[in-house]
Order: sequence, then C-alpha cells, then structure tokens
Amino acid sequence: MTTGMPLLLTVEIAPFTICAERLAVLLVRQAATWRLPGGPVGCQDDLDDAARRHLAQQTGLSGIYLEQLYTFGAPGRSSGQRAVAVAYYALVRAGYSLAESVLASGETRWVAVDEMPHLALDHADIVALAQRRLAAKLAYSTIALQLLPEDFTLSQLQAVHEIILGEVLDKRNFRKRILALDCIEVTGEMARRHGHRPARLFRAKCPGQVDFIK
Amino acid sequence: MTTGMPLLLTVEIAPFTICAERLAVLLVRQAATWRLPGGPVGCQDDLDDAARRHLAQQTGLSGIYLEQLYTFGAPGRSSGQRAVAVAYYALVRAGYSLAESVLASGETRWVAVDEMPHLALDHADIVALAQRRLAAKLAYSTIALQLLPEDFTLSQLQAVHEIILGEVLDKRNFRKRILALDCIEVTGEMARRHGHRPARLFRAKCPGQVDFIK
DNA sequence: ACAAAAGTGTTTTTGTTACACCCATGT
DNA sequence: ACATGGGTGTAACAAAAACACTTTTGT
Repeated sequence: MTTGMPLLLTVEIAPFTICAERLAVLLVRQAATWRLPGGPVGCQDDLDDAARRHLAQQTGLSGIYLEQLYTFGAPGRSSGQRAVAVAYYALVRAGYSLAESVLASGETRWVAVDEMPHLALDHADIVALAQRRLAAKLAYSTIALQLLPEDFTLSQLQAVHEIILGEVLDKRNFRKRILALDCIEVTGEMARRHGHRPARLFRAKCPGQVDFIK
Repeated sequence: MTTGMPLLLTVEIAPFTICAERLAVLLVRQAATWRLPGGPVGCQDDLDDAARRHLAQQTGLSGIYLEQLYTFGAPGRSSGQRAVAVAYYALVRAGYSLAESVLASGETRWVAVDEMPHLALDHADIVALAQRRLAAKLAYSTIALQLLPEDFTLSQLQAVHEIILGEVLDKRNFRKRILALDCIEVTGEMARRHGHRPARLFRAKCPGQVDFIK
C-alpha cells in the first residue's frame, strides 16, 4: 500500500424538497456559478459525517434523510487539482424553513429541477442521477415520507409521488396501495384547509426510517 | 476549496463467478491475510480505469462486467493511514480460465462466498453488499448473462439464478419469463452433454450489455 | 347554492404461481 | 432398457388497473 497522494476527496449533496408543487434542489452560489453544497472530506471524517457537516454549515440543514449515491472520479471533472466526489442526496420535508440568515444572502436557494441554471463541474449529473434514484425508490420503499412533515394527508403523499414520477395517479388505487403497506397510521387529527372537506392526518409508523416494501 | 490532504483513495473489486455450482469470489493473498483485488487510485486515473487496471494486474481479468457499488470511508476502516475505498463488483463468465501464472502461485483463488476466510479490512462487507446487489439485480435486469459464456443453455441460466438467489425455481415459469424478455435468441447449435437429450444453445441479443427489464 | 378537495368498492385485466408428463440422447 | 436432464401448456390465484359518485367543509 502506497502513501498519500495529491488527490482531493469531496462530498457533494443534492438536497431535494417539494416546493410549490415541484421537485426542487437546494443550490449555493459560489463566485459566479451555482453548485451543490459540499466540500472536502477531512482526515478524520466519516464520509456521511462530512456530508452532514458541509450541509449544515452551508445550508443550515440537519437531521434529514441522507443517502450515498455514487462516486464521481473522471480525471477531467474538475479543473486544476484532481478531485473525486462522493455524491449524496438528501430529502428535506416540505415546509422546512431554511434559516433567514441562509436565505437572505441570496447565495442559497431552492430551484425547481426542471429550471436549473448551469451548475459547476458535473453537479448537473449528480442531480439527474439522484432524481432517477429517488423516482425508482418510490416503487419499493417508503422514502416519500421523508419529503413530508410528520403529519400529512394522503393527498399530500400522492402529490409527492406524482411530482417525482411526473405522472398522475389514480386516487383510489394509490390509497389502497399505501394503506396496504401498513407503514402509516391515522393521527385522529384533521387538516382543515379552506373551502372543502377536512382531510384525515396520518403519520409514519416508523418516522425517520425508510423501509423496503414487498 | 482546500488543497490536497493525506488521504488514500483505493478501489477494491469483488470479482464473482459461478464455480462448481456455487457463487465464488476471487481473493488474493497479501502477507498472511486474504483480500479483494484492488489498490490505490492514481492521480490521473478514472475510478473505473483504476479498478480495471488493478484487476488486470493482480488477477489477469479483463474485458468483464464491472459496476461501482459503494464508497466506504469510515475513519476506523484501515489501520494507519486514512483510506477511503471505492468498492466495485465484477462478473466473470463461468468457465473463464485464469492464467496459469496467476493461479499457480497460490496467492489468488476462487472461494465460495459461504466459505470465505477472514478478509482484510471491511472486505467481507464489500462482498456481502455486492452479493445483495447482484441478487436484487436479477429481478430487474439481464445481469445474469454476464456470468455465462457467450452460448449457454436455459438450464445453465436458471442455475445461475438459483445459485445467486439460493432457492430453486420452477423450470417452466423461468423459461416463460426469460423468453418473454426477448433478450436472448437461439443459436441453432446444440449443447451435447452426455447421457441425455441435447439442449438448445442461446446467446444474448446484446452481449456485454445489461438491460433493465419491465 | 356552489366550488373544491376528501373519501370510498367493484369489475376487468394482467401477471404470477402451481403443477406432470414425454423426449432425445449416452451408457 | 434405463438413467439423465431437456422440453412443453393450462388452470387457479393474486395483483394491478380502470372507473364515478357522495361527503364535508368554506364562501
């Protein structure tokens, strides 16, 4: 085994949320270009910890779902020093408020995935890959619950699926399928939004946990 | 962005094959312990290229299916210098003959996954994760074809599935399902093994390519 | 009263599972 | 002739898809 080499290892995180009925990713501006939050992996950092640390420092996000995605290491991906990036994606519950201090600067903002500006390096590839992974996971896990607040309605959950999949789903079939999974339960509370019948609120039986199904 | 840091990046590859009706992984011996082939990522290497290079150098394997699996970076995973490993798995077609020079040394051998010795570092985790990924991929891709020679019988393909899944499958249902995928075709040739009716040989319509199905 | 979203079952279609016998060859 | 694996179809069942109307609230 040889000794160290001049190679930079970074983590880059694509944080997703549902915002204004669309899937959005959180970008930070650096100099003139937009990029994903992230940065170098410290010498004593676990990779996941490094990702959480940079995410918290650059965006204030913490305590959210985070999953390793893929490691990008093409020699040409960064100009200058050779950099290898361990890419992650993260899920932020709808309605999560970023700290004023973070948003006010204008250096950090949610951008709908179909309206993204040009991103630094290969960050657009990371977002595209994460989006595909997320869509695939809807079919065999309870991951969508990570994009909703603790209490939510079935219509909200259906909307999350529809937005990510980009197609409309049948309400009755959707509800039947979700309830059969036995991963959510009624709270007894009602969501009273205006102008129509109130909806029952549900919550995850195992919040914070993403289960595989079937 | 900071400059380089004393952090070692390696690739580690779990090469699988079907050997004597079992799933086996290729191990190399280093000092007193067995480990997966792999080694440091050079400064100009693409990650995939680094994996292929180490694999070729240490085992003689080349031109085989290779897929990135996961990146392992817990600070305690290596003693001494901090090392981050980009893990891969590779698939070697049954019957592939390793070069005499490689095998003769006794430093390199196929080991059934359920009879593995203690492995260096977290290499046992890599093998376990790769094995799960491989089993999962059988359900939604044509990946099993990468473990068979160019021409093969349906019984051989079924055996690959059964060995990886660890369960027996119904012959008629299996054949129906596989043929419905329309990813293999008859060659017209027959496999004449001894003592029974010859089997039709098939080959992949897109050899070397792993398609997603359904 | 009306607009707007919530809630609710049945039928049809599709895919999956279970299952047993004859065939072609080598010995 | 027998042993060995190769090859084949159908019926039962389960899962997924299609489909429309009533309910409850706010205005």
